[in-house]
Amino acid sequence: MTESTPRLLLLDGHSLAYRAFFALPVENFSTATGQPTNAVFGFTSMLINMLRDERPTHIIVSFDVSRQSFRTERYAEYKAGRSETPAPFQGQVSLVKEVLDALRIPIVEKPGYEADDVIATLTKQGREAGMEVVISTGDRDAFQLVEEHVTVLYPVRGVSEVWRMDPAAVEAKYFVPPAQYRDKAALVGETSDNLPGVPGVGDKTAAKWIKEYGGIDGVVANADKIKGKAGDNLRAHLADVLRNYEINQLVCDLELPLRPEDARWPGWDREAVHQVFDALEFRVLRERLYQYLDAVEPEAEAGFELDGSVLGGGEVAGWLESFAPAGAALGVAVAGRFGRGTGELTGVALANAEGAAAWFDPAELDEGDEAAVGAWLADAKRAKVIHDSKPALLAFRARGWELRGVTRDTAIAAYLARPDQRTYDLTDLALRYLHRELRVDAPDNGQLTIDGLGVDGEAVEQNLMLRARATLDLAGALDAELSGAGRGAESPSEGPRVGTSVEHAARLMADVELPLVEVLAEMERTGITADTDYLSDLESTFAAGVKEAAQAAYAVVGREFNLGSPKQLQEILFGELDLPKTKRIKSGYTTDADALQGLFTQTGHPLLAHLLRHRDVAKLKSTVDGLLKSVSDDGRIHTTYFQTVAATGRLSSTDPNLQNIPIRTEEGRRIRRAFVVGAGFECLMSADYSQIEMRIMADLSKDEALIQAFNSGADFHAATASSVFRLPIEEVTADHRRKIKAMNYGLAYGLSVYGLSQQLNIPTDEARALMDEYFERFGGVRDYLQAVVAQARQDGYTQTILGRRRYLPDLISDNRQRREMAERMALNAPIQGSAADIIKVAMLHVDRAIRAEGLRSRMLLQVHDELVFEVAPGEREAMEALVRREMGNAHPLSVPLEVSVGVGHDWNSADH
DNA sequence: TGTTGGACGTA
DNA sequence: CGTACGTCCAACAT
Repeated sequence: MTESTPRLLLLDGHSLAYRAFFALPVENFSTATGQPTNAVFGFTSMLINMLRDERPTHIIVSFDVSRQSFRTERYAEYKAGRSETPAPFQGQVSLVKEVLDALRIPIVEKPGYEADDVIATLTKQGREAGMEVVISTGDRDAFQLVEEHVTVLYPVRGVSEVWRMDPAAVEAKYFVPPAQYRDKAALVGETSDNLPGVPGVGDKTAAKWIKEYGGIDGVVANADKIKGKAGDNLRAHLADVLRNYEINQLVCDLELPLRPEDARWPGWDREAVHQVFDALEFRVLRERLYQYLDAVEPEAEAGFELDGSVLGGGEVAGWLESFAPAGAALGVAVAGRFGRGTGELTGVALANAEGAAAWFDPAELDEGDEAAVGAWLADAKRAKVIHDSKPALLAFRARGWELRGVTRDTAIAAYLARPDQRTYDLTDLALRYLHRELRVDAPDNGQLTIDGLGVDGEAVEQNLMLRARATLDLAGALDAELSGAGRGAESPSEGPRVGTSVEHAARLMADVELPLVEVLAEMERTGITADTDYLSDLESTFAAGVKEAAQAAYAVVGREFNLGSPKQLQEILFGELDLPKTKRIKSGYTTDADALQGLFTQTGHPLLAHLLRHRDVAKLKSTVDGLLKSVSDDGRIHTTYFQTVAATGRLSSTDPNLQNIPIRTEEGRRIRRAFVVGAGFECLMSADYSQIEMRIMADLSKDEALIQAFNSGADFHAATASSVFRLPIEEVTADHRRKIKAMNYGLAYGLSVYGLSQQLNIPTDEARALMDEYFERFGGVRDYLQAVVAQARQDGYTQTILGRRRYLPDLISDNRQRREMAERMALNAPIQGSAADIIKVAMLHVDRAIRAEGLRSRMLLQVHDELVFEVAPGEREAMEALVRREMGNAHPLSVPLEVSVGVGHDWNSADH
């Protein structure tokens, strides 16, 4: 069979819709008017997957006309015992038919027969017409139709997974070839059809008999020869077997109104699809449909055409003159080593839209080049497009060049379009958005080989020029993606696609993320002073603590072992010492701190205290070790911030991570004392938002009681506790406050009753009562949280106050665990993400204000809701006022954004 | 030498 | 059976 062989897709509409009905929870799938849509949704989803994966040229869907068929006439018990069709399923079959109509997929039915008989007939006709046949049905009888060019897709586990049953798969699963599937089924029986088989005979026994006697006739004829209990049972049920064999045969010679050849799929009726999907409120599916079916799919074999030159000293200025005219953006790519607030360049490549490209080594420029490159880079009016601009910016800066006029960062653009991906590799993005491979097409002059290797073997140089060129093209594609071009509502002929139409994204890019690159670069370049002597002392102290705890643990056990090995620990705790089992994990039973603490409370075993102590102090030691290793020659620690990692919009910090420096325990806080004010500065200043996430929750939910709690001026957790427990605030105890604090924090994470009970160490009944009472008082919060998930399920994404989106396709997963996980993400993303939006805006405003006021103080760190500054002499008051003002006004909410500020010689004292 | 899982630090 | 991260280490795979 070749590419051009017609492919016939045959579906059992009723059976697939019924599967979908049970796979998807009906409460999540209904329209505003209350019409359940889970079956039609699941069916459509499966259909789209099959259109995508099977690429059929011809399609027919068959339905049962009624429950009555020639089989029920012959055997009244056939399919008896099936419960009544559930009410929410009724009516959905006609909706499925409407969807099929809009997709211009024909339906064939035959009174007195089942859908599978129609499919069997069409399969035979399709094969006779030389077609490849793909069948999808939830009825296993169809396996008898499988042969070399006939495959059955059998749905398993919901609506997203199918078994692809070809002859080998049938044989592997049932031990008989498809032609003998009927024989096997007759012997084994089919519970779902109410066709009992021979008791005690399963697939293996049946296959053995069939193999031995050649088929059902042989088995029946030789029934006397079969020994044992199974043989007795066979002889006792021969009539059933013969009846099953008769009934499970599919009829393949029906007279039908449509022949496979006449069912060529003309593509869907776009207007009709819009109407039907609108009525069904299928936004996500419509986008998927367009993405998979409408997307032009060149799967491009093409690479890039490039006229690249490797420039030597003295040639760069001229190239810029010729190929970088004012007003035209160039793609820029850099190679070198980056990190810790600086970078070393080994190569720079530039490319323009016409395909001209250049590579140069910044170390080999003459004076003229040096000036020309510096001027071009620093000119904000000469646009540059870069993939991941911060390292480039820092490396240029280290080389003495300012980089201005970065109008696009394609890594950030791709992140805004789809914020939860592992990487934003340029090669992958070029393939996805440009349908091009990151390689050079050999030009006519034969200067390049297909490897992109230049005549002098200049692979590295060619590759970098290629990246510059690809970046430039990618920027265009992502612009379209982010500016909302081709939205369904505005231009019905186009239709939305997944990841498109983020009108806020363009502003988020221009007003927040791109300007933030420069602020972050400056923070990284500045770094924060570390007191290395102090760190070394701390290291020794913690090392001694580790040793002490280890010795104590060894003494209890009676020998040495690896305390850091969860495996050895498990053996000792649950094997040798036979302590009670903890929560199961993949590798046995957990030994995490919570569990060890629980065991200690239960048993008081002294080893547990030593283990916990060892864990604590070993973690602290490793943090200190890491910090010591990352102090640069200037005595400062320069972390690297990632702007495209956290799916919610937060920053992340690495090498070292300065966003997880201990604070909760007194011992941990000692590490914060190692971060000190640098020479020539007066103090460190820490400014953090108090309860920013709860304030956002109050704003988004508009819950009057919550807003009131913030406006009361009292301690927030105490104020909410006073509401929940219906006590005057003076009578709220520490325990009341603790419980409600846990509740307050847990809300935005999708905390469950069980989770709350675990955290507070209280029975689930009490946790449930607590939650109920909380929502009784803060009903707006409950309504908001429910609405946010429902909206996300409708739209396929969540959104922050600045329009940052997060796509959550799993909200409609048929897998409960995945779905519920996505629901918690949907709860959390707008809140965590809006907080991230706000502090990003605050950072930009603070930075701008510092310049505007001509201050020398500088921003050093960001820890999600906290900013750390180094304050220049005499600027403390001005800085405090500035920071309070800019952070507090970063974004208007219906409650005040409160900022608390502290100063001190080190980060710990500034934090108070 | 690279990857995975457990554990644990922060917001 | 609570979201978002990064790092360390042991264990396992290659």
